[in-house]
Amino acid sequence: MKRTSILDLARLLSLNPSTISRALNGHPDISDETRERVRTAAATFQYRPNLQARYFRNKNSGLIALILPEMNMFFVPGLMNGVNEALKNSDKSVIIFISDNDPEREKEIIGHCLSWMVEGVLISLSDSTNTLSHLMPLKEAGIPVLLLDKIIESPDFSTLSIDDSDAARLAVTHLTNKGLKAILGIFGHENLIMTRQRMDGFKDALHQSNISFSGYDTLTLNTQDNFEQNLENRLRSTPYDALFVMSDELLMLSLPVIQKLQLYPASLKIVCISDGTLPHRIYPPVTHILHSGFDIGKSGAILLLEMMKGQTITFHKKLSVSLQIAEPNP
Amino acid sequence: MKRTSILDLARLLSLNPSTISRALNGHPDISDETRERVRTAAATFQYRPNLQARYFRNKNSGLIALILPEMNMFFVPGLMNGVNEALKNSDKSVIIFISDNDPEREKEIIGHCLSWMVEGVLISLSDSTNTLSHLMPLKEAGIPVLLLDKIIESPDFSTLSIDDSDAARLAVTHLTNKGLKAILGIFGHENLIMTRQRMDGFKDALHQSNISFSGYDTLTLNTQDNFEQNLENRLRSTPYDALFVMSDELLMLSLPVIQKLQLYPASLKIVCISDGTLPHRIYPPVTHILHSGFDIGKSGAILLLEMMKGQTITFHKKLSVSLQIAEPNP
DNA sequence: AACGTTTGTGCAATCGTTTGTTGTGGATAA
DNA sequence: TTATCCACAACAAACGATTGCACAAACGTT
Repeated sequence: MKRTSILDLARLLSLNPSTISRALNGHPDISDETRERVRTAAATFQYRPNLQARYFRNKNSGLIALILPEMNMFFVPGLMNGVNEALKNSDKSVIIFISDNDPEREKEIIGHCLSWMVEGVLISLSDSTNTLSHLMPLKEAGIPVLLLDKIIESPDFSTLSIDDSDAARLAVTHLTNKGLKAILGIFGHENLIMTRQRMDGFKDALHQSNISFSGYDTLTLNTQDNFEQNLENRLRSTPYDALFVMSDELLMLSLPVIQKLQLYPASLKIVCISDGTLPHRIYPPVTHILHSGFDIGKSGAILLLEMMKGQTITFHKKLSVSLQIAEPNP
Repeated sequence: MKRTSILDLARLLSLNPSTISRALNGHPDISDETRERVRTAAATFQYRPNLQARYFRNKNSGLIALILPEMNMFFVPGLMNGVNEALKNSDKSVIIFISDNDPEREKEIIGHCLSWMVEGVLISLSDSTNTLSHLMPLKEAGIPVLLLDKIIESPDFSTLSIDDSDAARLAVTHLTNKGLKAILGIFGHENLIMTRQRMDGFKDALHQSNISFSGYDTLTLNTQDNFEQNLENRLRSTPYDALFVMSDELLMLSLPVIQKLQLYPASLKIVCISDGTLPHRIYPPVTHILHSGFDIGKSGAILLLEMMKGQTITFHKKLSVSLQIAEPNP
């Protein structure tokens, strides 16, 4: 029942374990004949390297940690696909942790990463994390860290994200350019930096068009209690021209209300920031700023692999965003 | 820059490494005084156990492999949340693999699991996998395997899923009970066992109600080419009363067509098999058979932990499904 | 006072793999 | 012939943590 080890093969072939190891790893010191003997023996006895032993000896782990605040339907699956795509031809495996948006848990997870000697960390911060101090042990251990999407900029850690305020500005400007003025902005939790930045872009775009911004023109999801009801009340009481929706999740939440009131597309335009899936599942398709989890995941993993090779300096990279217009030209 | 090891602590406190190890692990042989000395030293020097070394020595890994055919928006995120929920108070970590629906890749992944000495495997099969022979090495190595959702029943491996044909039958019967007769069934890839079983349930329900089943009353997604157009043509040419949709993905794909033709809810009823998210984001909500990724993930992980403890016999467990009625009573 | 028991710690081996160094026989060059 | 070099393989140590066993000191028992 015991699995065959290098030692077993060595005994079998009357060779030294070191020779087996080198033969299997294609070391040039080994003669072609021996290498073949070893390879066939390994194959017939179904030898499998013990990665625990190997990585232990080599002081690494072949693991990349992916730390996420939560699972959701849109961004995260795309992100994971992207990471998977970038890593599938490497010899790295992904060990996944979900912080459940709990900074304490996030800190614990960092500890696990250290104990596991992960070779790199991709992390999207939990909503209420407002400092990067808990990541310092990783830096001290020389483990590359790349913050993805939900980030805090700091001189200590590299980040990859989109320009959130720019994305929002672009989206809202598309509405104001069409002469729409009564615009309701729908946003997520206010403690999220991403929310504040997108709100900045929103306000900025309104300001550019000399549209006065009042607190009444936004709806935030701070209290989970009754978003749908709130939205319905708001839409019933105010004749909005258009909706700016900050994320796919919020668009998803808004959908039944919009359908119920039958506002879209006739009397209510919509733009959102999205990975593009949901907008195309609405008829007619919804104009959106493309924010692809796949792209961030793939680019992020590739960047991380780079960081794992050389000594990279800290960077803050913004993936460029683009407006995906889905309406016929006016 | 070298991290502190048990040996370092031993030197520091003039103790033997074994004593440090025992103190840290709460072994009763160690005096309270020594234990405290060791603990404070470990804390001040930020000692972190080297899991590679520990697991290597203990011949295990603390890892549970989660093998998925693909990432999607509905089932998989829920599944992962469930797994995470069940595992968060254990000391196991999740190492994730995506087979991209490629049986060859699936086989490779099994090899990785063996090399990693994972302690258990949760696997949802790739669509075109039609045998379990590639899992045998796991069984031979004594590694518990639990097939989730996309399964093949066999005496060799345990499974956890729902009764697919039953779920479909339940859903469709709900339609026929209301006197609806012209029912279009929308299905996924035909080579999936799950599809065939749900189709069986579909046909069965029609047969029970003496509704003749013809090939024209189903639409399958075998060719990715133009599902939406096909669906639109079908709905335009035939006055269907109702739609049975096999999965959330398919409902999502069908959505723009249904909206475009403005059939729902007035002239077209819908039932589907779903995790419940999407049906509640449609107005009015869609009646569905609840098929929760979260439940399967959580139950699956709990079952796997059990299997990892004792010697469990092979089982085929079906999570019970229930009809979630979303319409007002007639 | 001699012995047994308990309590707390040290010793040493072990897990499987890798790698720097050393050794050996044969071929080549001087 | 003898010195030199090369190709190949063996030797041995190392990674960090765990654990069966040995052992010493302190105590209680007759």
